[in-house]
Amino acid sequence: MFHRTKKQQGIYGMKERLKQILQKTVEECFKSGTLTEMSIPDYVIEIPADPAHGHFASNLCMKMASGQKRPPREIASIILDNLADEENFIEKATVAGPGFINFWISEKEWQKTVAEILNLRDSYGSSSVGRGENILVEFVSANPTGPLHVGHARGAALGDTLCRVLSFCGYNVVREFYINDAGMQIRMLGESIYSRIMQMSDPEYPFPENGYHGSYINDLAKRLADVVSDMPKEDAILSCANKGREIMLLNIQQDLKDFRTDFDVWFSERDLFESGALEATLDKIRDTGRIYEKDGAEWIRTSDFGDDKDRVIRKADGQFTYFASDIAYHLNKRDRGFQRAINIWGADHHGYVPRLRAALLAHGVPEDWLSVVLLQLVKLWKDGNEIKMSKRSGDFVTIRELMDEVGVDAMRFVFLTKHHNSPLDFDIDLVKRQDSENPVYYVQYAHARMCSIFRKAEQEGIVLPDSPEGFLELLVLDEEKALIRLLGEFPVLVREIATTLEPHRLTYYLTLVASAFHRYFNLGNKKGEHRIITDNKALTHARLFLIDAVRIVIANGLRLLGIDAPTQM
RNA sequence: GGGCGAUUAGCUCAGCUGGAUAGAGCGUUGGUCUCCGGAACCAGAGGUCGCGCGUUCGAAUCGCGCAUCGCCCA
Repeated sequence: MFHRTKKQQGIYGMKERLKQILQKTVEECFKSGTLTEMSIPDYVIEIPADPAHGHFASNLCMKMASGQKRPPREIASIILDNLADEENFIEKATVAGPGFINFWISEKEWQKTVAEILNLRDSYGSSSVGRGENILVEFVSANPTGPLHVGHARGAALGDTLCRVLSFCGYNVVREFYINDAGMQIRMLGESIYSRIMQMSDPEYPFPENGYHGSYINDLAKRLADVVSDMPKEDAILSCANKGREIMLLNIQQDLKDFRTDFDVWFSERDLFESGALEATLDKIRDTGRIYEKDGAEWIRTSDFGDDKDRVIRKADGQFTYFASDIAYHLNKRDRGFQRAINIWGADHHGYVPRLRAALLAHGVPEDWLSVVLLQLVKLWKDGNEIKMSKRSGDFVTIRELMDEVGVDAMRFVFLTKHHNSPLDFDIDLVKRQDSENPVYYVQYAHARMCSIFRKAEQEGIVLPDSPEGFLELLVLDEEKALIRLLGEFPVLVREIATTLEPHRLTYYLTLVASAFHRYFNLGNKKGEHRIITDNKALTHARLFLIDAVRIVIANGLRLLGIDAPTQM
């Protein structure tokens, strides 16, 4: 269910409109000969850091300068003299600095933004830019050989939020977890469990060299001891592997569910083997002549497509490599009709990206079909010390322990405060603290505080009119205007996140909105007349409308992050 | 040895397709409460954006080289 694209949608609509006006103005200047005809270069309309530079600024004239062979400021004043703004959308425009044009938009337009938010409510910020395009987002994709840890949690938070944002933007998103359940790790899981079972009666029984040492293996051993007690060794190991895998997968699924991360498809690597899909894919590749034998192994010529060398897909012992199943898996994604695929991988896998792209390219899959988001490591800190983690040694902190200890809201928020390419220090003590040092509470508190104001208004018998019409022009304080400007940015931000795949900008933005609100609210602590609820009825209405809009934007943002927006704390 | 990524305030990090005086949180110094929720707010101090060269009207942002760190591969 997609929302219809609304023409306005905050600043997005304003920028579009400014572009149209500039476009038209320049074309008219070409016609009249006041400017030399040329193709209009790429330029931007941005929000200046300094409010004194207007609501928007454009570098158009600087970009045109070399083509026009005239100084930017001169071009700017020509454009301003001919500005094609019949509807008085622009209130004021000036030439500034080296040749910027600064624009001020009429306050009425900004007030429309608030009315728009109040009208659209939950769907403010949504769009149909995705046009229902099918996108497959694959994330977490852990081996079912143990519980999820912090690294997975970061991937889950990022992937889930990205999916929410993409859906909000009108893409048809499928969320997929690739289960790495073929090959040696599962075998090793079985051997580890079996060994622990044997150790119950014989403490000297050897533990496999590369086995999993985590205490969860002991738990699995206790659960499976009876099941395999009468089996010969090899059968028992296979059984432990299978049952262990099933139990761990259920465990992973429950953890993710509790982390508010849902998946549509659980794609099993084993199915890829057992269904014959892997062989079929390889046959297809063989037909293209891009596979050759060397040293008893089968190689694929990825070096013809940008990889730095060819890769083995089947080893001399007949075993397929991970790369082989990766190729088959991604071609399978393609065959399922997805117009784009996004993978969220740990940064330690970055080496696989070029070869996978090369293999896909060899099958005519264009490079931009697949986007890979590489996620840097999470370092855990507690009591001022780093907790080193290793899955083999069983020495790691699980997502479950963290959820119990610090809560899902705080985890999700903190994971999305940093760029995915930046290593993240996760300080358990800090995230646990329910005070100002914890950024998620700062934003949630703003929401709860606004809800509290509405409760107060209700107690005082204030009833908001159905429409904000006629009230919003009373919002004249700088703090009120700053808030409105910020709220208008939300739809643009959501679109940009969908394009850049950088959801961390959302937490940053929400912190800004919360900060602007708290600042505004605190005005009332100094001066009674600046309070939201005052003796002035019309002004009170205007401010409550504004606060409602702020509340909507924060709630929408938190929802995209999968974080609660509490009405009280 | 080759490749990828990183380097911004004391610490942890933002910085939106190159834009005007580089920001936030924590820490630090000093302030705000007859209060709609102090889980809040305001002000100050703190910077050679690792170093150098280049590209142009303009570089934290783009290119090349160097240094340091992390990861992958051999």
